[in-house]
Amino acid sequence: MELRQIHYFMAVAAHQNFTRAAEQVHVSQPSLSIQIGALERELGTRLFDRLGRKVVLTQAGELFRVHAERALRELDQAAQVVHELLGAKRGRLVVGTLSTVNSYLIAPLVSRFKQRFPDIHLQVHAQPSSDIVSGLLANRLDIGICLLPLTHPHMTTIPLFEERLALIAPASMSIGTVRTRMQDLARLPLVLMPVDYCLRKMVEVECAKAGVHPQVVLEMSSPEGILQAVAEGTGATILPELYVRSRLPATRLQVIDLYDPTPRHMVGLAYLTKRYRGVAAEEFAALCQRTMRDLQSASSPTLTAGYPTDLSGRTPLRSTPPKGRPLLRSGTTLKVRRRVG
Amino acid sequence: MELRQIHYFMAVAAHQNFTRAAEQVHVSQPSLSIQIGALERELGTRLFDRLGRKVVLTQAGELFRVHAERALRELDQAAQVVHELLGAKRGRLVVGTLSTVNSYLIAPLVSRFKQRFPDIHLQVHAQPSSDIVSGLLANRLDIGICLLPLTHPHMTTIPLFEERLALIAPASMSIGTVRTRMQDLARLPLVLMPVDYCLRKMVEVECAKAGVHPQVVLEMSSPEGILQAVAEGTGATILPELYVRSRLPATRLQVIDLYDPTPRHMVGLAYLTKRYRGVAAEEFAALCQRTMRDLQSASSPTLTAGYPTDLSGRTPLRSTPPKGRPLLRSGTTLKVRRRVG
DNA sequence: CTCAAACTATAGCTAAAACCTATAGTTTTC
DNA sequence: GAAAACTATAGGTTTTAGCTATAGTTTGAG
Repeated sequence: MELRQIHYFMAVAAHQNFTRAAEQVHVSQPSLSIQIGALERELGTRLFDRLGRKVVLTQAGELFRVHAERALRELDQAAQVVHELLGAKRGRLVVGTLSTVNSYLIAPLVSRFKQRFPDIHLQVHAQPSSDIVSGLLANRLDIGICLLPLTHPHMTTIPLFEERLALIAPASMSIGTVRTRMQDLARLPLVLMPVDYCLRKMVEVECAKAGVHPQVVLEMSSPEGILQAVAEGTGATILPELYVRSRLPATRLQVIDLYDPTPRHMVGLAYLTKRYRGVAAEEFAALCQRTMRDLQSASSPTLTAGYPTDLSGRTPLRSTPPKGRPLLRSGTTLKVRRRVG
Repeated sequence: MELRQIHYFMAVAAHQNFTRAAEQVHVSQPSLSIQIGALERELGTRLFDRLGRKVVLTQAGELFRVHAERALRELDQAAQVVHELLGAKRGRLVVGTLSTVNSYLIAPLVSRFKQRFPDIHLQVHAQPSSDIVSGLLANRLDIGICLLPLTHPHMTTIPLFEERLALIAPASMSIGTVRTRMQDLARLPLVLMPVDYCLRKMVEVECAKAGVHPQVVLEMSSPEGILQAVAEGTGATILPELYVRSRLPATRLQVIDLYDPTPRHMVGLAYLTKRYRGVAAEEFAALCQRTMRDLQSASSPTLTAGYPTDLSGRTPLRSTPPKGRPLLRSGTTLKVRRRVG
């Protein structure tokens, strides 16, 4: 059984005439007659009675048609759902993002994305950078917003923006200045993230550069919790400045710049290089970059898309139909192939 | 889109491995790879991610698979219902039969047929011979039991048995003998069927042969009604002897043989020569002939079946797979074609 | 770290399938 | 009775789908 035979069969059933059915599916009448005959031989029964000029379905033909029609409808729907996915008219996008990035970046980003693609089901998971990497590798995530660099051979990364870390102290703590040297941290009780967090590692690295061993009095994994602990006077902390400034109206904290050296890191996008990215992921990445630009008035590199193979490329139009096998018309999965003379 | 591509796709989705999928559908791995690629190009998206040795469905692939699976199931069911029809495991048979034949022939016939083919939906319509012919021509009837000969070029007929007509008189009517000449009918009041009925025409013809003009005092279309009228003394009638004898225990009537000449006619099967007859119709016809044999202990000619084209013929088995294109395995509509050396 | 195994994609060739036009054969309509 | 309408067959051409060989990449074992 071939799909072309099903299409020819449905056309004959509709027209009750081989010649007109052949015209509809764009083949010659003998070609269609041969294919109907082949289908009948394969099934072992006549599907049509040829009574003079009348062509009518046999009982077998009537039974066959019900299922054949349903099958073709399923295949049409299969093509359609794929088409809608391509046009971002359906689908799901799973994004992993840093907890610190989650609050001030994601909200405006999600809002803009949903305005443009209301039919895409967006899931955003706030998690540590290392979990983002493993989530991408395990195909749980489509795209990630995490700390760079990522030295993983199967990942492609796109830098978005540089993020500075700042010292965050309770309002009651007397620092005496809006800028302080990294060396001055030696005397401060600090509330930091756990050791396996990238942010914590980064802080350790910057402190080591300044010859300082941070005095950690409390470890918490949640940035929200860290800020609450600092507000209550448990100690100070070092967190991304942008993250904290987005929360200042709700807390009574001091933001103190650090220097000598100034701790900073790159935040960017990451995805599996060889994994096919749908339209939703590509558009999300593009929107990320534009949103960064808007938030910082700074340009970002354009994300390069896709596989080497151009899946949407079209064969060139031909001026006359070839003598050989024509393709079936699109839309009904039966189409005419034309080629340049 | 081709059915083979759908089958290959489902195999890859199941195995998550091109090589093993190719083995299942009995083609080489490069052949399958090419077909999957062609399907992906036609749809304009990847259906699988090839991640090192892992092959996983993309989101498009997952959506496509749901509908593809349903489509294949519908096509399997299409083939199956046709197969069941061929094995008389399903279907409908519409039989037209003479009213007079209906009572004594149909009941044992239907009983035997239903015993052998319980799944066939049998419809029996008692109607005049001329309606049977037009019903066959209009595809309302599959087969008919009617009076022969039928001089219609598109009909094939099979004689079943010869039926004699007899004079049926009320018990109160003094005939004086168990046999009477056709000429003696001249003086009898007769209850006959309407003029357009074949039986009536036949009676007119036989009377004309004997030079008798029948004195019709009542016309009724129902043989039951005719017998009731005769029983009440309205007159005598001429009906098939077998029909009346099957009813004698319930009526007080005389059956008188007619001779000089003896009126008789042939009852047989009729069907459209060029219309495909399913298994049910063929078996019904064969059963008719065997039932006639049993009722009369007389042999009948065997019904010759079908079209010149042998639709159920099988291609001979081959000893080794050919180098060319293998067929897909049956049962999954994927099969291997083997041919003799 | 290297090599072999496991895997998919491409190249080139061959066989089979599906197409075409021409036309034979039958039926129907004027 | 003839022409038109229709399907089926014949023979040739074009296209497709198969094959084997192998290129290229990734993974796992030693």
